Amino acid sequence: MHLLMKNLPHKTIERLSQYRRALLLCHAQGMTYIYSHEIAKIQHITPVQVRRDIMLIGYTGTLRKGYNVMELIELIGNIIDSEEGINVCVVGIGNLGRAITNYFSGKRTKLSIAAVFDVEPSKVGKKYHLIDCFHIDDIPRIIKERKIEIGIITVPGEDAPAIAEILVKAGIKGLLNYTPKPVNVPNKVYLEEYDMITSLEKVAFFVKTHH
Amino acid sequence: MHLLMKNLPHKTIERLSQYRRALLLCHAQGMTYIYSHEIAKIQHITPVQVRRDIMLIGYTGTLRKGYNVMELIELIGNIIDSEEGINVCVVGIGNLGRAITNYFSGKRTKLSIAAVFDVEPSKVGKKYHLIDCFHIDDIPRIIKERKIEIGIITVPGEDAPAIAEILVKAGIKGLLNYTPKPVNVPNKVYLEEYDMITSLEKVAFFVKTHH
DNA sequence: ATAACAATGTGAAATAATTAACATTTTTCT
DNA sequence: AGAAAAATGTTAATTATTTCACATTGTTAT
Repeated sequence: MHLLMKNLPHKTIERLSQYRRALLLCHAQGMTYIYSHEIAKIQHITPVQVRRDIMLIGYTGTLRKGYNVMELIELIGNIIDSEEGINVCVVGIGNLGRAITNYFSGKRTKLSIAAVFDVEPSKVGKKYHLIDCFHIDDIPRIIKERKIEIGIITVPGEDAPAIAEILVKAGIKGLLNYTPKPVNVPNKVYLEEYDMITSLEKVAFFVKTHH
Repeated sequence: MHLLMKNLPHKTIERLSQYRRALLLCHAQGMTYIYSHEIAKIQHITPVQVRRDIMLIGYTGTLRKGYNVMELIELIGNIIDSEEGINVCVVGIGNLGRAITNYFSGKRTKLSIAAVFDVEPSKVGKKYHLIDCFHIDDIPRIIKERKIEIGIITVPGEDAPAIAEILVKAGIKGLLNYTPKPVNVPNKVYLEEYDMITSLEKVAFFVKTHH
């Protein structure tokens, strides 16, 4: 593991993930080289920031030619992916859970949804995009059996804290909470929370103030 | 409009929205006063940050008693809400679009979903949580008729740029893009992009590096 | 050949966000 | 009454992130 990896800023990690997706598209279109300002344009950021991010991961482009698309894709993969891949589960297979499961079906190789969970008897036992749906009571067993390390919470808000607790007890290492209700996890579990209502209120605020 | 409003940091705006939601729950449970450290606990941040945010909006609590829950809710509302309310539309009523529409149904008063759009003939003309679904070709007309100022894009990624362009031409003022594909908007339109895959990759990275 | 140009790479400055430190004040306890 | 405790409010320090400014170096044009 690179020494570099440890000290990458959070924001850089996010952008690297985005660069990679943009680069994959460029690669599919047959581009072999790309300039920092081209990447920047796609992501609505400055070319300097792109160059700095790339500098931070220790890659170096060719002067006047830019960056080799495929090499950069691979290097970003080396930094942000895990060698062996990571298994993920989705808890709550309502609209949001299905949307996420849908996004992932067959796309990533390094991150794969290994199980989904719900309480509804009508959902348990079914498959969603080829992924088995289990009852929430089976979370501890399935997480161990399938070596799941990350959980995505898409249950109704009021259930989120209880689900988080179950996941943590089952040994989950990272949580992504998409409910509007904050959850508590011990320090060793990496938690990311995102709340759509907050984002919308933020947009509304800036629409209002910048008329 | 407060002078204060103009200079609030983006991060503070996000947190204010979250404070308000937490405070509404506290109010519903009959709390009349709350301490900064209680708010901080709920949101996983430090009490200092809570106090600073509250300071920035010019509210002042009572020493040893904390903040008056109802007053704070109202003040946050004065800052982040618009007097008259803002109308929003959702473009793409797949799983994600439905999840968002669902979240909102009947909850907010100041932000309301005034229309949803899709291309599927089977969806156009139906209602989703009491909201009319129109064809995408009707976007310009409906946006004008219903005074819609913010658009939420939840179509498949490849369609996002085209939809963004349509919305911008129709006079939208703010956009929230939930597809993995970045879109371009003129400077006067406030754009916020959020991509679930990036978030998940970020969680995976930190799970990997902090073992 | 040489000048002009267009790209990368990066130290340093600027900006944004968080945290520390502490003065202040009310309440409670003895 | 006086001391201790517990809370807010705020300046200053720190840390994180972005941007500037420019040195460097291939490439192209004359």
